Amino acid sequence: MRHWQRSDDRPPDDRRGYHHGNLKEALIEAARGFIAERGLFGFTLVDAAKLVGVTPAALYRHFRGRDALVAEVAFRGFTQLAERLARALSGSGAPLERFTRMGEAYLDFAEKEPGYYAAMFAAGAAEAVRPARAAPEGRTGSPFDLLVEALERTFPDGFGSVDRRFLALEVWALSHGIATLAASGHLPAGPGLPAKHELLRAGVLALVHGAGAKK
Amino acid sequence: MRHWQRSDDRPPDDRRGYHHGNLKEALIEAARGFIAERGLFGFTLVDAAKLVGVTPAALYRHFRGRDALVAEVAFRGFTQLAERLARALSGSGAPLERFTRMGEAYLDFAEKEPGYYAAMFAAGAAEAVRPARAAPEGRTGSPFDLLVEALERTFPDGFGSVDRRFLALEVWALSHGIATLAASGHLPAGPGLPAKHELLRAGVLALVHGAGAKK
DNA sequence: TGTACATCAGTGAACGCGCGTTCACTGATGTAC
DNA sequence: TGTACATCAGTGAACGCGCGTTCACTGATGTAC
Repeated sequence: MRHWQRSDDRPPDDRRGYHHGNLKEALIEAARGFIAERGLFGFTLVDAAKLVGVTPAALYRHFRGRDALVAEVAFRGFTQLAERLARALSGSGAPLERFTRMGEAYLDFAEKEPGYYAAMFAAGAAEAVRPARAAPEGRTGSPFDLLVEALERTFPDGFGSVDRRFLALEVWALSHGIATLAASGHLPAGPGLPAKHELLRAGVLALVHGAGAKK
Repeated sequence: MRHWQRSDDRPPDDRRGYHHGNLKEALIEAARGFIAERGLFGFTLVDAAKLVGVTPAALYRHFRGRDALVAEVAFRGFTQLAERLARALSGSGAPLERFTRMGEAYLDFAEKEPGYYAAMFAAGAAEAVRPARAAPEGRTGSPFDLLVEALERTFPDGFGSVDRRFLALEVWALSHGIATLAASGHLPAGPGLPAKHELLRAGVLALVHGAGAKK
């Protein structure tokens, strides 16, 4: 995974003198890491700059300010998530199986990339951060659109009178709920209680079946 | 709705001289309001004290500090939510109907009391804030326990081989997902797309049915 | 290939600000006599 | 009923801190000749 682009093969932190060479990417990575560690509001420009080995003022060559950096992290998060969901969906196996794996990919992303996930779904930041920027034609890059598309491919016959978008919202809300309850430490766990993946898989099956899909 | 307790009927802000008379309650209310307006991290002790008409230092007579005040808000939120859910469940109508109304009460609470809800489910604050304090005997006051109980009363016959706690987690996660997506502005809305309540109702029915309840 | 120069990424010092918290104090309140 | 007193809720001034942001600058880089 190389996020930095350089003609030679030196890592982002290996500065050769005055110019950093890859400061923008390095700052985004630092922000992602700090948000993951300390939460969206525990993250600080000063810390990010220090980690990257640069004066805080240098950040303003690449971002308009703190909010812009966070928005960029969120935007990349949406892009990353979209890639991973698409990859899971286009794997092998029966359609329903691939759809279920897509759900697991969602939970994995939220768990393994809490920096991205927190930036993406920060309360109140929706307008600044919503992945509308990615929209090529009509699509927004939102998990919602990806789900609608995935349902279309997985269940081409549809769900009788039930709108696919309705079902997509159900599945997304369930996934997001499981992910955020787990992240905030409120999801009860223990012997006899299901793991996140099991929870989502069973829920998705019930929702899809309840919507009247011919499996 | 009177949160302040006094022998006469004067509101919390009507101070009569040196002593406030109801500072603790007033500060909690102020915190709840500011968190609702500006988010958990936009809230400030100085602002809360100013609103209430008191020096910031006065706060320390009643709370150990900022975190303790926020934790108190969260704790009251769990209590409030538990009351409302219990009230919805013990209304009139068929069991399943009452159970569904409980879900609507949950969504309403999250929407109308964003200050409480944000404090309750703040990322990372789970340990400090989890409603375990309320535990009389074994129960924690968590929505999870209330849901398990509600399912027990609503479907006394159970769900075949499916653990009630499993289903409770599904329903809670779906509710929380809908509530938080809506609160962060990410829930798609528009003509042809379902309102939150409709979404939850249909989802709960599918989950309960999928778990094998004899309706 | 070597030199002059324009570009602009990053420096370093400084800023104003508002935050949470502390401390010795003051004066309103309610109780004991 | 009136007075002395103990209590303790709230005061006000101050603190150290770290934040995001600004500004004139410097020097590394790559290009034109």
